[in-house]
Amino acid sequence: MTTPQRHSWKDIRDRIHARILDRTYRPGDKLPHDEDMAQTLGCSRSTVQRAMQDLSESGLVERRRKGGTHVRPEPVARVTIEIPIIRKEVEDLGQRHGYQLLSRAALPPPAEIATRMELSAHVPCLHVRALHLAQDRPYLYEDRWINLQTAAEIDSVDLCTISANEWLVLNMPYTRCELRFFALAADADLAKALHTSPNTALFAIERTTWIDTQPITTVRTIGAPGYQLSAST
Amino acid sequence: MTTPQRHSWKDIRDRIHARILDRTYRPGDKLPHDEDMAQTLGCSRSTVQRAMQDLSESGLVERRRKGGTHVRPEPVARVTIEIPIIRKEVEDLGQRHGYQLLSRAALPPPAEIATRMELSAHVPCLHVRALHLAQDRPYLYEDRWINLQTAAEIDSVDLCTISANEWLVLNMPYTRCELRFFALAADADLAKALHTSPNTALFAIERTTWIDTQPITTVRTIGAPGYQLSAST
DNA sequence: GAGTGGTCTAGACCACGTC
DNA sequence: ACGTGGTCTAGACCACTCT
Repeated sequence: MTTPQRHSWKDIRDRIHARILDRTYRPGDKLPHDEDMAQTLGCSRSTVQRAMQDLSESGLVERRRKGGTHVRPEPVARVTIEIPIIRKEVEDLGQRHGYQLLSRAALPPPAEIATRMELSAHVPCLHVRALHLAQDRPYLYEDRWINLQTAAEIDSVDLCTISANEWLVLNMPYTRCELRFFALAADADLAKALHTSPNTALFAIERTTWIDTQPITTVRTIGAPGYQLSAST
Repeated sequence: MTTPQRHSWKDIRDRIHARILDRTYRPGDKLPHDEDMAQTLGCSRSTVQRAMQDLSESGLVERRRKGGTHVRPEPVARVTIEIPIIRKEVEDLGQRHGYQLLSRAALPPPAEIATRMELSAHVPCLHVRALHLAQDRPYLYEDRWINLQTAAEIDSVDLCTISANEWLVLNMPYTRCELRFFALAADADLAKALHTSPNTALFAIERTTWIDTQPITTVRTIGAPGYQLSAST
């Protein structure tokens, strides 16, 4: 039994949303300005503002000073994806998380990695490969490069005990993050690690993080067959 | 030359963020309540509230009435992905968009599709397969089911002229959307359509939309080799 | 019960961008 | 230049939820 809350900003938002759905305001149309809206709907301007903020964030409406508020002519779907630490992702599925360190080596980054991190190729890095398990079965393969100038402390961490993923998330907060999602075919190594056959289609996520302008780490995670990412609005 | 704006909510947010980064407030710690924070930082409580709203939305902090504000002990990465209409996606890459209708048939939905749409299997649907092109080369394959009870009008639309994607986005606003991202191997048909070889690893997105509780459409889009999705914070 | 965040109001001023 | 949205303030009350 949720009370409708006749004049809350959510109610105001929904009433404006409804007018867009029912074509009172059509794609491209200009909406009344906030003050008029407030008077029409019987609330204060701040409430309209809060409602509009939400509509604007969800991509339904576009606001510009002096230009006014318009219904977006070509709506975009905006979805927020949450990427938790991998142990938690597995445990939230009700499964037992396991972890194996496959390799660990201090190396200069190859050109591709340096480019991805926007980093000079002469900076010392740590290269780590690891496998995450769910119920003792391969779940996610992780190929990571860590900038030792930014995250020097990790050099003395025992990465057999705690995954680089988890250590970094807890100890290296970031201010910028870039993501790419794509598909790739398993090569021999990957197939062996994930207990599948070469050439299997796999889902990959590449994530690079910075603190201010300093690169911290770049990682490519590759899910075992069947792995998928979900989101909803 | 941007003025720092010493007491704007963004400034307040950044100052709190900085305290989290520099470990004044550590993961799991409780932050002072808003009123104290406001007094300490020399602004009004509403400004702190606005700053906290932002920190909370971006997953850095967790707020609960009576419980107070805590630094999230296991931070999640939150990223917003924008999915525009496909024509626009191609045009924004500076390429020419093309489109081919491959098939169109009114059919009852197979069980898998009915489940995905949370729909009874006896509702009439329209099944549409199409190919989007960029610079005359295959870009994205689209396999779509449309609920004819909800979107009856589309039955009389010429889908050779306008893509179902575009017509639906412009004419059928939705209130709920679910997405799945995963990888799959090309079968013979798909390989032919996308001018690639069978078994190639491809990136797929499944999207289902509803208006209130009524399903509108479910679509699986499959990108040509090399297709990827990007996002950043 | 009481502490904390969530929201609403009214009014003022500011910043941006279109006209 | 000026119209519009963006923000700040101060104060009040409400709604959760922990104890």
